[in-house]
Amino acid sequence: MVRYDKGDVTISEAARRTACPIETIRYYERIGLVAPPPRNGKYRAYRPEDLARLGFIRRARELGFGLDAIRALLRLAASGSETCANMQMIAEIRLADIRARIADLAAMEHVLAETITRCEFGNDAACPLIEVLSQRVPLIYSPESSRRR
Amino acid sequence: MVRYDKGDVTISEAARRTACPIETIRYYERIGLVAPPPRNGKYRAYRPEDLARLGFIRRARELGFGLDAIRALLRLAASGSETCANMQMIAEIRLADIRARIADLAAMEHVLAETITRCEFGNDAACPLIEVLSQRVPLIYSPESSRRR
DNA sequence: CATACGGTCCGTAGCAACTCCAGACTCAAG
DNA sequence: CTTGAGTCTGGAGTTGCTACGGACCGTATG
Repeated sequence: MVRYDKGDVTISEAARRTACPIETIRYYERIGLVAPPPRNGKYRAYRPEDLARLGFIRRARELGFGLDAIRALLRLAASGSETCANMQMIAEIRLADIRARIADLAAMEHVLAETITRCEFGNDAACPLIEVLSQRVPLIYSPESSRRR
Repeated sequence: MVRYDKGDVTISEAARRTACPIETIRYYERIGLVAPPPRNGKYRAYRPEDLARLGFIRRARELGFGLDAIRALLRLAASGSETCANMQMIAEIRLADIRARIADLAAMEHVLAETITRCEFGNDAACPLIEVLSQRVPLIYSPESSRRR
């Protein structure tokens, strides 16, 4: 195991601290989402600021932001002025997306749960699920559901 | 436009009736999810049973079933015996997945909506979103949330 | 000193489920 | 005969990773 004298850490330690898998960290570097960290010999040596950026990215991913959106957020967070309104816009787009997905999923949940219940109570004729999937009429979605974005 | 005398239809008509995009229909054929339909000369001619299968697939996709699950559902629907219990199992797995995703999304929704609200009411110090994304503590998830499946 | 072991490196390929493109046809209407 | 719309095939691109193979590197142990 390689040792680093300063506060810098190996990639596996960076992965542990930021909860990003090693492969993902290297991936972020490849696509230019994070700058290549300095090297200790041949090995990457992550400084505190590198770890902070990776943590930022991971938390944004947990909120479902796409990598492009994260790029924008990072740029705004670095610019430091007038950022709040801009970040708010990005976050609101994301929030609308989340709500649309929840609505979609809730519609699915409703149909599936109802169908399964009909399965459990006497399946007199055909399997209700086959019926649902075979019928000609399309499934009903809640009106604000966004199937195609 | 090519004309078919029987009940068979062109791919664009099949797309219209099943609400599967043309490219997707050809994709399903490529991966063996649907059998190659007969040809009228060089063009695909979709029979009613082909349309039924495509419609089945599309409705299952709308309920969020993966293509592998759909393959299983189609096999069961075709076998015709003892299917209900098996299909129910597949549907229940899917339902559990939907519920887990809803829980994940609800957690995201909660954090984002709350943060945005803090943005709107006086941003005294820093942008709350930056704060959330920069803080060291990981976001709280509801306990039954399944981050990694 | 040799060597085994674990960590790291790089490049590439694969996943889901499409989606889009180029370039070549085919067919029917005007 | 030309025009235009539809169709064909094969392949590449999308998103966000994840896995793999084979080569190094550094340390601990025999």
